[in-house]
Amino acid sequence: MERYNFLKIEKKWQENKSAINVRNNNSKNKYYCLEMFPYPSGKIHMGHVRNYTIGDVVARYKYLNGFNVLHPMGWDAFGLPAENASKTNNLHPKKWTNENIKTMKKQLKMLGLSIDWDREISTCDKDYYKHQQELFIDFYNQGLVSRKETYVNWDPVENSVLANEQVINGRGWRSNALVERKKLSQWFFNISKFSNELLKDLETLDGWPDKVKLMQKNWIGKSLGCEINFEIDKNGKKICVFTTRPDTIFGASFIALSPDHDLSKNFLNDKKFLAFKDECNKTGTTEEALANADKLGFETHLFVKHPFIKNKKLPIYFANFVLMDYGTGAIFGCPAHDQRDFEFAKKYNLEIIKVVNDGSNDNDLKEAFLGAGKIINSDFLNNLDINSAKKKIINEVESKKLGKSKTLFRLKDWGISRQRYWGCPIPMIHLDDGSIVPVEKDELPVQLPENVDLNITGNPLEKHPTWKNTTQKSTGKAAIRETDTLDTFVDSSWYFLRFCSPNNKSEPFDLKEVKYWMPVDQYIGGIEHAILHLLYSRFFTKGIKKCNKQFTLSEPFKNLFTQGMVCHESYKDGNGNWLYPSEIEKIDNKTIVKKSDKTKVLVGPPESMSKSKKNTIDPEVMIDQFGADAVRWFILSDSPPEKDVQWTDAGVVSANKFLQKVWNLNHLISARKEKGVDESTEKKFELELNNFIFQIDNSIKSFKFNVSIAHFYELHKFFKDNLEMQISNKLLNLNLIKMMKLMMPFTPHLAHECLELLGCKKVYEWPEIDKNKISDKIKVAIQVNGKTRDIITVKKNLIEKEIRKIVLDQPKVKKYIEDKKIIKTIYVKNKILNYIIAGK
RNA sequence: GCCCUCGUGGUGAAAUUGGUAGACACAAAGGACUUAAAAUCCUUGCCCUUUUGGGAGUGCCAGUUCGAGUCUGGCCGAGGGCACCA
Repeated sequence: MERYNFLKIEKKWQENKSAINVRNNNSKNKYYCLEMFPYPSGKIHMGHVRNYTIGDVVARYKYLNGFNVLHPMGWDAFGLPAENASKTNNLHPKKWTNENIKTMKKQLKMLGLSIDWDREISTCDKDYYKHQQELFIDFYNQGLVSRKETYVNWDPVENSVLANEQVINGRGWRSNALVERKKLSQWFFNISKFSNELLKDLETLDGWPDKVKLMQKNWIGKSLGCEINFEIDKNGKKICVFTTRPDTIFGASFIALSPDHDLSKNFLNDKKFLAFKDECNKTGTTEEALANADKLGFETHLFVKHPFIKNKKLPIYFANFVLMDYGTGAIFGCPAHDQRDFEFAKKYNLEIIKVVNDGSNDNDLKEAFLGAGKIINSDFLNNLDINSAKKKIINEVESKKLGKSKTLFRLKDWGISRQRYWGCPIPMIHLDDGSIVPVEKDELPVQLPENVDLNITGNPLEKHPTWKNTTQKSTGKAAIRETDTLDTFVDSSWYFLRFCSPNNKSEPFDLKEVKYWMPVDQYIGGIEHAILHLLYSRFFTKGIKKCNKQFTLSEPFKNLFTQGMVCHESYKDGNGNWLYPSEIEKIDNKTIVKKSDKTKVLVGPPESMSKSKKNTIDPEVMIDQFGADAVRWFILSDSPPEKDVQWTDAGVVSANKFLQKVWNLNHLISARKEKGVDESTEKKFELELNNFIFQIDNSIKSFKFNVSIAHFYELHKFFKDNLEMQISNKLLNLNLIKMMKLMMPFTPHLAHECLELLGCKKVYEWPEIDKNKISDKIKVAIQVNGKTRDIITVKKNLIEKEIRKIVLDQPKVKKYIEDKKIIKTIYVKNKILNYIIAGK
């Protein structure tokens, strides 16, 4: 028997188009299976292998079950690394990107994925971004794009603006540089216009993990409250305040304004105020800074009238903890029931009035009381609970025209301007009269210039000598192009629509195709995109719906699966330098040394693979060494796909061994001599096999691929055990074909090869459970006082009387009951029979 | 600080969703085959017992139940999200 030559066989099936095809135009049912497309950074990594293997199992499984499956792949090809690489290697971003795409495409093909490469798209391709510019203009015309002067998160290393979401703990998500505040005029998508819809429609996403929905819900951050106007006693001007706790209005003891609040204009000549504002800006945005920041205030010596307490005045402060971009940039402070206000009041000796009963008579609070209780010290609100008090006070506020109830969202508009070269140009032009208008659609695409100097600081497009000079087509007026490019998250916010008709020249997508394929039936990707990418894609879908009456889709992704990361141990030498796994050597179970000089190596715990820790494993090396099927097999076998998995060499070795055994099994069966036939043995064999089909099918459906794989190990052993039994070769062959079909989604190369050897004609169909060969027996656990004492195999669906007759004859059970009195029996059909007996 | 998730052998994990805990795999120990190695196969896995067998046992403490890894409450630990959001 030949050893399984995976190199030869995998290549053979990768070149066979029908082996990677999952389209079935005759099918009535469509299935759109999509994995998040990769950034072409150079080579694929194990995270990609896991992501795309999971997707491939789903796509192939659905295809085998008769679906017409769309399983495309593309490239999220714009982005900063290309520019950085071009600086270090003197390679144009386009060239660098396209070379990476070539390499990674070759690698993905080596994995044997069932991808429809005819639909490949790349976001840096002008045929793609042309349509993105069209969509941008559509959005602009619908009022979903705006230009605002705002403070932005400025990344001093990337020389670019970052979205809030790209700032992690006050640092740039890619550069890790401390982010600064800078005022700039920027383009925005008005995602906040959809706050309510984005929140509400989460409820329709039954196929999404609750965790992701919750993260989005918190991100959108809806809060119900009300706006209240306070009158400044000196000049009658109003200060509008937002609060979610209007019920505590009688506990108000001050007003606090953001240092950027309109009223600050009156203090711009006040040196003390300017110093205070400087101090606030300096605090920074880092986590530690915010956590430790003292509450700082600046006393204005102005007062407002309390709207419900005659003759009561509240002092106005500017305070560092009030944000301009949430609510109205102004609050009323109620120290007794808000921790920040409490700290502020303590520092500046302001009144602390308890208005919610905390159950103690102590008036000297140690901290703010945030719990529930009856309202006190509050005139007409007294004795109400918090919620009724809110309702009553809002009514009062509205009827007295002091303000109105208001719902606020934490979600802010999406800043999309980037001062970078390698991105989609924003299709807007600036005219001499100061107006900014869209490029006319027949002028699209606004193409990136090829000759560009990336070795200058600042925006390369702005510094380009000629590119930005243009004319407005319809008027012939001179114009300057917008030199900002779009955030790359825009590129990935609609690519799933483009895949439906990737070659459409005139439109972003063909409506008919979108109607057929969308929504994506199964979307698969990393949890790190739980908020950004998924929220933006949802926004885009709703935005397009608003622009196009015939586009009726509200949500792009019907089912979402977020896979875990791939981890590996890390290694450090004696000098604290990280080492690649290929640089170390295992002497025995305890000693690991550096290959080069045999010095001892420190082993770190398994962590997500990252280049900085060098704990990466190159998928291509693994594929060369063990085969794509073995790599696919192992990455699915060890952990459930939503959890992190630890890559181990031993694991992939054993995967390879097992696949070899499956290969051997095929040959053992084809070389097998007939052992005679026993009808009942054959029947038992078929019953068991049906059971395996059921279990494997079930575990695939519920994304428990590790469990499927466990069943394959059992199934293999099951075949081996039955080789000596009185079962005909014909029956063994028939069922081996079933097993190989079951393996097709996991190890397509091996499965194809074996099915060919077995002479299988109809390869692409999922084995069905033979309903005539389902066992009518079932195992029932027999318990005494809740403890299992025996397990008996009986006919299904026996009634209690029948089963008791059988059980009382069993010696194992008799022993426990003896002459003791049976108080009660509990019988759960096909599961357990439990005797409750007196005494112990 | 607020919100969420998860704690099962030496390790990764199963458990038909309240009914045989530890399937399957890795690692380990012992054994078979072999001149030897590789490859392959088998056995073992906490405590008591020579065995048959029995007992304890799913982070800790309590509760509900005939029966709890699964449900409830409290505690401890790990991970994730948000964070001066009024």
